[in-house]
Amino acid sequence: MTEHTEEVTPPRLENRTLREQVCAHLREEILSSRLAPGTELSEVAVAKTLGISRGPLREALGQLAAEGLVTITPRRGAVVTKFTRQEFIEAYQVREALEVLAIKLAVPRLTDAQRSRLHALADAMVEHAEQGDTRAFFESNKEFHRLLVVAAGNERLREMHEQLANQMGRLLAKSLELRGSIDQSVAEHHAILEAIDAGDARRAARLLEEHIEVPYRVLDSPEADELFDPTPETPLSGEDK
Amino acid sequence: MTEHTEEVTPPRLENRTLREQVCAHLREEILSSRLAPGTELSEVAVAKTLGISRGPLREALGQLAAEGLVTITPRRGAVVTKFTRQEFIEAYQVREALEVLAIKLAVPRLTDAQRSRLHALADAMVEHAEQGDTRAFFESNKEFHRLLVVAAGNERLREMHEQLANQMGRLLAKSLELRGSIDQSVAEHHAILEAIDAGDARRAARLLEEHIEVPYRVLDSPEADELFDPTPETPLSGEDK
DNA sequence: GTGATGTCGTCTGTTGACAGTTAGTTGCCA
DNA sequence: TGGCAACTAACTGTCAACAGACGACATCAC
Repeated sequence: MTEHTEEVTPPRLENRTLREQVCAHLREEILSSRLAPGTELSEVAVAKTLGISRGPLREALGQLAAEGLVTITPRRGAVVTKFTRQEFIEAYQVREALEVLAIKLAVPRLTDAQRSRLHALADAMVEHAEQGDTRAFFESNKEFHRLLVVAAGNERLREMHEQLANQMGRLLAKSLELRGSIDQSVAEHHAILEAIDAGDARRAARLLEEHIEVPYRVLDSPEADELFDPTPETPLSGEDK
Repeated sequence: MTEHTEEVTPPRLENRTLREQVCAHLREEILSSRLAPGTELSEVAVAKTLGISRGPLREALGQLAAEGLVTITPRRGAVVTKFTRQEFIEAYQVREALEVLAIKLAVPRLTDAQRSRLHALADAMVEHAEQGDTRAFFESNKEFHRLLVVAAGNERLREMHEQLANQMGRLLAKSLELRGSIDQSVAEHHAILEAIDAGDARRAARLLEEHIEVPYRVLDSPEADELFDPTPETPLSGEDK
């Protein structure tokens, strides 16, 4: 409960270290899809572009690699992470488990303000769905789930969930357009909300579990091909070079 | 478990980057408790000790910070992470959620070899418990849970669980000695195994959930005081400087 | 004597340059 | 003409040095 709404976060006027600034900048670039998955990040090129040295940039790339946003291959450089379908499914499963934990922890702790905000977000999702605004629908949906995680009051859980949501978000943002069953999603959210209002954490968790389920349909759609790595699942022995 | 005997794992003979070597070294030092929580890691001092420059060391520290093993305060340096009780509980809750997911995924996938290994580990736990060898008991217990996570076949899940287990492991290793109810733990493991053998993933998950439960008793014991950060929970409003 | 203020030392943050390796390309030979 | 090999170029990994910031101590004023 350190940050309620929007605190005056600034630690101290632009006293942030260069690594942090660069890290935040690149993170924003990646999450906004201005840097597409697979984009090569040459150290000298990026450093020159940002007008800094390679040192802080390397550290920033290291941190982003730890967050899973970039993939660093020793001696080969860094690229914006490109998931394989398998990796995406794995991340989705973990995210589901974290959200199930979150809703269990959150239900007994929810304040009236948080509960009404959940209702507002669910209503917004309905509206955006009717208007066919997939972008806005996606944002409300994301915020709905994020709020549940925040309400759980587990900072560690929040961080891990944020990382997963970030990594998958930029893919989901596009794949959502391929998804037809938005109406179903809306109904599911309302069902979850009912369980929350009733204070039934177990039922809410079960509904959420069913709600999240990996959207395999999206993964198999041909439009999603370019979003994923060509799955190098070729365990053919005898390829040591 | 990266170095068994002499695996071919190393990309190429000592071709590992300095950052990786230093990172692995420090990680081992921390996990083995040779570097106690709270130990300050001066860049110049550590660099001189290891006979390397500060550059790779800084990157290694950054990675360890991402793994949660060290805590870096800008302009203040790095220290071996010291959890507060609250942070420990939070990590425990997340670990529980991950293991519940793991057992659900693992049960339908378990090979005969894996199942027999689980039985062997459970038997070893019984033996170690009878002999009062808490150290060996702890190792078998850790391996039991780790194997379940590996068997889940979700690499992402395995990594996140490994991080959590590492962070909490060095504390649990000591706190286990304070724990009296080892017998109960043994019984719980066998109950879980029964459900696994029966192929009942849901029941196994429920048993595991009850089994893990945060050992608040340990956290409240006075002997554990030195292991934790003095919990700076001082939400006294009116401290804006 | 207590408080604030200025100075000093040590550490981190950052920079630029050097060295090693990798990948791509060109040339040569079969 | 195809394949192998050496060469070249560009990049990353590493190092040592510079500059700025923070904390501690001493000094000074009240």
